[in-house]
Amino acid sequence: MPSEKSESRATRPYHHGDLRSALLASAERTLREKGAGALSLRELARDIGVSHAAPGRHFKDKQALLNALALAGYERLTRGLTAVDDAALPLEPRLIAVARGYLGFATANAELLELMFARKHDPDASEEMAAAVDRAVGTLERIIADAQKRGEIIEGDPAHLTLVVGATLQGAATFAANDLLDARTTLDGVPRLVHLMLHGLKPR
Amino acid sequence: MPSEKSESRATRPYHHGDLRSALLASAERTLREKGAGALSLRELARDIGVSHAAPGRHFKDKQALLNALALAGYERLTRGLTAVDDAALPLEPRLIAVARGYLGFATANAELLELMFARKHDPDASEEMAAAVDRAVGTLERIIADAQKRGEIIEGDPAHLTLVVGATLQGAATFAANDLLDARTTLDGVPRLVHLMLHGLKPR
DNA sequence: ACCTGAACACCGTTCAAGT
DNA sequence: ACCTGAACACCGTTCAAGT
Repeated sequence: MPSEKSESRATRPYHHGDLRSALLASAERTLREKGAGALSLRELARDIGVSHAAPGRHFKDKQALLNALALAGYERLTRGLTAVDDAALPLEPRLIAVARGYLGFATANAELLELMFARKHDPDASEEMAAAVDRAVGTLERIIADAQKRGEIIEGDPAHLTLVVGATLQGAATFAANDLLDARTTLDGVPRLVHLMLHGLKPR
Repeated sequence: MPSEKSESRATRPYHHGDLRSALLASAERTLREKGAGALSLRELARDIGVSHAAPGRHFKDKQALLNALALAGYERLTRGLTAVDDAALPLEPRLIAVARGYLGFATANAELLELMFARKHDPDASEEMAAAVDRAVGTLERIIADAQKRGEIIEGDPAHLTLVVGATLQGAATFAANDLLDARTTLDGVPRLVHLMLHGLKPR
């Protein structure tokens, strides 16, 4: 029976290799399984098999670890959105695709999303973070700008329109992540949601 | 010079009177001033002048305190929304008023709002909580239903339309509470936001 | 009924010291 | 460079005992 916890053979044990990555990976697993509140540096260190002070070499703070987690989340989200975005599509299906992408991410990473949005301007990592947010929002803004160029949506500051569309998606994501909506209902509702954003609530 | 901390005269000192209310009041102040992360039962007890074990008599858990705080938040929000809602108004100004109400609450109580939405189905207080959420959402649903009766907005499940409108407001609130938008910009943008929800992004 | 004091099992963070 | 061990100042929660 091979050891489950130590695996101190062959691939070189943990504690030499790359503690930073190991911490992030373990933290993300804990986040997903037991929630943000249950995340402790000491327990992370225990699971990995290093001393409780070791994480301090790689993250000055618990907050620094959380920031790194959130940052990685934004990067994964942005990659997912750009992968799913197809500029050749007409506006409505194009929006449906990225909305589905975002809401899929939100339901599959509820705890992480909370972390990503639980940031109060930390003067430290807030620069990187703001850039990461901008990249994610950029996907949406490009779609809006493209559609405006083609006359598919009304004129006006694209940043403002992006904010409105983004807010709607963010709100739906919050509802879904907090079980006000279940994942299926949320994803199934995306086409109607997008249609309403485009056509409004007033009768045509 | 009167004592600032003890005021153990006249109105009866803290520790006899109503510790539960005192804890909630102090907790809300801490929440507003230093954030949810900085909230400690022991510090609360210290500030009020009771032993660190005393809070345990009134809240079985730290989470129970947070739940009570969130519940009070929903009640205040609902009162604020119903106070600001005027059924005699036409749809658009009526929606603008309650949207302003909600976003005003969100910017003025950012930390509390996070608490109110940071709930993962706690089988305990989740019943009361769900009811409180329903009351808040009810304000919006009534507006939607009224407007449908008057033919001011399209037909369809009012619960679904409410969800869409609610999501947009919730997303905007999240942006505002996390300084992606400042309070002024948010409130000033409400009429445009509502107009977009009603008329959609497509050119008319 | 309500509160206290002590105790238990945890935390995050720091810092000398080890390799 | 990276990690350890001990130490410090905190936590939340429980429980006998006090009033």
